[in-house]
Amino acid sequence: MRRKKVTLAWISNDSARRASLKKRRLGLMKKMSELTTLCGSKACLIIYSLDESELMAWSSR
Amino acid sequence: MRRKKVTLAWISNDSARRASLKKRRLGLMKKMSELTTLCGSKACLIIYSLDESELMAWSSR
DNA sequence: GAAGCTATATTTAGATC
DNA sequence: CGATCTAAATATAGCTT
Repeated sequence: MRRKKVTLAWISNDSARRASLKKRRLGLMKKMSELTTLCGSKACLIIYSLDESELMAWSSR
Repeated sequence: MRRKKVTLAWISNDSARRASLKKRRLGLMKKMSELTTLCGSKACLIIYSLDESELMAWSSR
């Protein structure tokens, strides 16, 4: 089966959830960096992951 | 002409830049909210727009 | 200049290695 | 587990209203 439509609910499968977090976190950082470059803005993103019990922060420009 | 590949550089055209900011800001918020829902994380995003001389902040979960 | 359209660019779920 | 692949899903540039 290929890529199902994203159902907006917590992913109960541990490894799938962590994989999704990693990919989406990266995607978010990329989008943020694009926005700041293209629009001349500054941005800051903080994510707290329950799985990793860790705060992660990024700033752009 | 349709949607050109995104060139990573400041958009000098004022209205195009502001339009892009509005769309991308919305897209970023959506992605952020999806990530927090899907992965059970919490997130916070702050953007400072030079055009609007204004701070904007969102948090999710 | 905001709002809606739509075709193309980009993201990413699921698979595979 | 992490990296890579690929097609389906989604975001969005440029256009129209």
